[in-house]
Amino acid sequence: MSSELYRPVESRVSFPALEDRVLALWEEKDVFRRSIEIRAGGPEWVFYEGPPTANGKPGIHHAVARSFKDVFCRFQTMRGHLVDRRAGWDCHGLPVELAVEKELGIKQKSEIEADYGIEEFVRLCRESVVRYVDDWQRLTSRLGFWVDMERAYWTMSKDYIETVWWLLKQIWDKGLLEEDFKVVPYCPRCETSLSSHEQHYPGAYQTVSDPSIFVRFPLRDDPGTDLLVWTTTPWTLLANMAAAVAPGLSYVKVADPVREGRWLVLAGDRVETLVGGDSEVAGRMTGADLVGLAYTPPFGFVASGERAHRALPGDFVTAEDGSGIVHLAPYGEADMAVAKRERLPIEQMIDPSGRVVERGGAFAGLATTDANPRIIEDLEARGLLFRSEHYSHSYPHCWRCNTPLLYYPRKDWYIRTSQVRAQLEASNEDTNWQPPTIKHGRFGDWLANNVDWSLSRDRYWGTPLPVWRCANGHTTCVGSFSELEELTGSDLSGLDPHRPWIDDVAMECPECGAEARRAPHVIDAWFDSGAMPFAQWHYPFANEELFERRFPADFISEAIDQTRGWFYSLLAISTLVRGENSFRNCVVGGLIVDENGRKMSKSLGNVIDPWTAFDTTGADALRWYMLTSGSPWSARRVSLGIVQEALRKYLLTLWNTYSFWVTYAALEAFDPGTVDIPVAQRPEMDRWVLAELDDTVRAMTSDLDRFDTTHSGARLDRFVDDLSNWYVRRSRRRFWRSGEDADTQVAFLTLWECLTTVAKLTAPFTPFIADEIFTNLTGPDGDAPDSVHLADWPEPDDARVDDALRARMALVRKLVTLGRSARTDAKVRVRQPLRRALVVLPSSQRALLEGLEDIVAEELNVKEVEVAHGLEDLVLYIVKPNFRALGPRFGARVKQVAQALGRADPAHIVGSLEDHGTVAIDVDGAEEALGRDEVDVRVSGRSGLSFAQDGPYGLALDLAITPGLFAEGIAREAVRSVQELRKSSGLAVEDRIELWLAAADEPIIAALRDHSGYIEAEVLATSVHFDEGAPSGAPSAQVSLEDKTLHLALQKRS
RNA sequence: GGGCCCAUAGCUCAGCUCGGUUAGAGCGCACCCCUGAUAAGGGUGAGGCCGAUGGUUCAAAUCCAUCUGGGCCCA
Repeated sequence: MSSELYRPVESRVSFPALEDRVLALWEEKDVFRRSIEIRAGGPEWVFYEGPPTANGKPGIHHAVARSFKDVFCRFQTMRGHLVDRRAGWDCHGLPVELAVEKELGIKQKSEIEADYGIEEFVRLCRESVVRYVDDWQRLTSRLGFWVDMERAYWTMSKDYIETVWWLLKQIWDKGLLEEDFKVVPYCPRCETSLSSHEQHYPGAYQTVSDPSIFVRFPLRDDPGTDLLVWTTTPWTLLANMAAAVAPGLSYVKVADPVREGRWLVLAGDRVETLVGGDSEVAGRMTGADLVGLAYTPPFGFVASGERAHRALPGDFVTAEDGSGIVHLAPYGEADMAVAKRERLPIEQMIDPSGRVVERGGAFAGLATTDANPRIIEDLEARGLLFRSEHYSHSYPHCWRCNTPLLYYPRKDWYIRTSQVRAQLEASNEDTNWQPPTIKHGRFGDWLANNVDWSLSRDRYWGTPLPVWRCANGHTTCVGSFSELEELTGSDLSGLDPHRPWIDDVAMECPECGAEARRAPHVIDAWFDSGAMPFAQWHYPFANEELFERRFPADFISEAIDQTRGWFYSLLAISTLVRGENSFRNCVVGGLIVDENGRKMSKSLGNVIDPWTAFDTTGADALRWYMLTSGSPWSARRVSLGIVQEALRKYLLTLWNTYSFWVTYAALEAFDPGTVDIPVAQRPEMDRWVLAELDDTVRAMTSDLDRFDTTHSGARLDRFVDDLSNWYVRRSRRRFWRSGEDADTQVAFLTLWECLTTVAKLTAPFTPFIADEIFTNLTGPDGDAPDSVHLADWPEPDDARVDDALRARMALVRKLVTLGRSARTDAKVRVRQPLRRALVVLPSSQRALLEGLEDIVAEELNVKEVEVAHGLEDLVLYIVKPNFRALGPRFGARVKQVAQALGRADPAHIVGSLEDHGTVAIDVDGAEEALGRDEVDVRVSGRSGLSFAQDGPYGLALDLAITPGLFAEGIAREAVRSVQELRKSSGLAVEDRIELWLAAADEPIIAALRDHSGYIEAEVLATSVHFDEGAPSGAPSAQVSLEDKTLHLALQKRS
């Protein structure tokens, strides 16, 4: 009868299997596409997907980040917005090249061109990207993150690259794209410079031990005297250009404590540390006096000429450490500034792989770190080494290959972002950050200290820098493929714009006609990803109108590590090109740490594979935990156990409630479409749960509008708990009666409304279970959408608001809690009925309880609930000042008021408050009238009574058990035992039985006989046999009742 | 060295915006109860100097300062 209306619901559900079924249905019914399609014409809510770098398998932290993206997109879709979200894949960049290098076993960059050739290498890079994108697609789909992967943008596509060129041309035309000579952080292994954000990538700074040496530089014109020079990079001495001193600092000439008869020049403040305080001083001078003095350099690789190897002024020199005299070589930013100013000779003594060049004599071919000890030995042997030690400091490493970086002089291409800093900061002002502290904290600081964006990379797999240059130094920036065709005069429609093919495209220099070739660089892949608002649409070459409609984004979300990555590149590019930021709201996720609070990383081996979670708890459980526990931006601890807990607590409670409804609705063939009962005509319990439901809808809507999943999730969790553990538990019996019963119909309808609404509310969080529940419950309704994700977000019904009822029910539940507590104290089990419960509560709240006494009575299994009068016999009163109310009124006198209250008779105070609403007390001679709100009344039971209290509420149980009550208790015990036997015998809930009861104890049998009608009805028995032998083989059990034994047996009636 | 974030029960986290004298929830633990939806549920208990110190205030987990520890970012 029933199976046509609803799919049967297994009570032992496997969520992973359920999710797989739902995924298949989404696919089959094309639900994602339709969820967008039905919102066509609605207001757009724009989401930009930050493209993950497809260079490795996604981890659980990626699953988390994607959950946050998904939940708000789904929510806004249900709210009626068109949220057309495209996936994207970040294809270019060093990470991809490194992955390929690793596969090939390449150790040095030079092997790429020598052994494989750029064409083959780039082909492998492309293959690698495609392979990992496949992993990402599987994760994305299994997680239930709805993003259009069929129309994904790929940053390596020809269209995408053309837009990137166009953007660069815009920046070029503003004069902000330039080549410059700079000292850059450089990885000798990857043989490329790093951008400033790469340099400071998480984990890049590590503590290392480096040499710290003091070297003698003999003065040319004062043969017995040496400048004492400090450096922590001995290898840079090979290229020594000069020595810097602080002009305003005082220096001294002291006796060299090691080499007798010689003198050392160093900063006065350093004498004590380096040579000892009692050294003989031969002279004092300022740094300015030293400027211009020539010295003999430690090595002869750099010609001295007119200018080099002299003491020069440097404002960066201090006497805080070192010797107050700093050696200068081209491997430092400050050094280079001096070199440019003083036109010093720059000799490159280190080749691009970080080794000493051929000319380096005995050191040639050594890596910088290997050269250090050899240089120190050499200096020692020549008597130039004054002191050598080691010191530990934090030093940046290549974030990909972990090689210590060099500061290396190079010519590179820069975007002059530092010139538009004010505009970048203005863009940031228009942006809403979640959490808000990011805005003027981490991100704002970064903008305030903005440095030029180092754009070019000496690598292979990336968007090629669209700059052509001729032998005369003229440069041309190309902003589109058609422009390139015009300039070259050839048809390039078949061209792959990547290296190496683009490198072969030459043009006549528009200025001088000489051959111009492309600068060989590719660009920073962060520029690619930051270009996505434009490039995903191939703007401005296509989709102009679409782009305008979808710029800027309403919402983006990534983890905190993107501050200097994607967040910055998005803001910088759109500010440079459009003068505004490309995102309005940004939800910043925290780091994912393991259960010990350690960052998850492959090297620590504590990474959780998201598929482990998918296969054990399912994606819904993972999503629910991540979205609702704690703030998104605080570090989240993740373990499988903790996700399991989320599953039990929330998903199973919801599932059980749903399963309950379907089980009975199927039995009764209940169809919600055929019943329409106005809320006003439903019982209070129903009106209460609907009022709670609407309150939940309101709270969640406003929370999610503010990007808050924590509080909205907590509210939903509480509602589901209320629904299951109060509404359903209290209403269970209503569902068992015949379907003809009007009250049963109401119960089915109310719970159906709650469950379908909860399905909608939970849909953005846990899309799988939501759809399973929704589609089954709305199955009979031909007009309902065939997926919850096509439904509208619920609207609260103002007619159902009933805060008074909510307050009344809260009071009832409090009293029930107290009653249970009292029973526990009295050690009287709940199945034993009791005569009455006496309730104590403030007189102002007595009216609240009216009409709901039956609930309390039934829940506590007492015959009646009375509000107690003449309470002095029952309780002791305790009165306390309500400081919140009294504080503002009395200020500093509040302490005297409190003391006066403490001295007064509590019973008198309560009496006066109850009767008159106020009470007069004597405060240090002055009479003050206190109102009800100003006194906090609590009750406490007198000893010897079964009494429970909480604040002003109390409940006492009448423990006298009459023979009648005893018999009832016995009957209830018997019923429970039979029910257990039915269950353990595998009977269906609707099966009828024949029942046999036997006991040696006469009062027990009598009690059972007295209540045989009740027992029959409860256990669906067609007949009960007392003290008769049951057929052999019938399920049977013996239970202990009041220390006596009850035998029971039953047989299913066919 | 600078900036930001965090610190509340054994564990995971609320509460702090807007101060109120009794700091909550879940899990775990102990004991008990309930069960004709439930791998559930309920009750009771143990378990907190709300990281430390100082300040403001009649009153501080909450506001302010300093410090300690942890994390992240930067130099």
